[in-house]
Amino acid sequence: MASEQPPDTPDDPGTLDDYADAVLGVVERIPPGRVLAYGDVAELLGAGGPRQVGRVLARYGGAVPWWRVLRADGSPPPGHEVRALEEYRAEGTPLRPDGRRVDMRRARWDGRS
DNA sequence: ATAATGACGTCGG
DNA sequence: TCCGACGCCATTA
Repeated sequence: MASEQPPDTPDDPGTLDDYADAVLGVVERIPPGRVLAYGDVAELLGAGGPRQVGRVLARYGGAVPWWRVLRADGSPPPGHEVRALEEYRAEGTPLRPDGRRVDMRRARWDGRS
């Protein structure tokens, strides 16, 4: 287009930032029954940190299986525990005996389908 | 430019 | 096992 928009497109729902796009791309690649920690996604991307990944999912996670990304200790995203646990049960994600957290040791996705 | 914030991570008590 | 403090990193006030 002839007229570029000014460099201030803070949030354009149609055009995500490269970083956000990359994060969502990885999340969509996570197979059912597997999970990744926020920090794992950041390392796979080789950029940013866990908090940045969390920010992206908080804002644009609605279009991807966000429940497959959770805390390093296996705790689902705050405020979405119930919904996430339901998905884990449905996908057969390895849960800990307590049934409240994911068994990261077994459920962590190695990066290959 | 400095301070506060957040879907985090790790360590210590 | 649960809770709090500190460190990280980019964004926002």
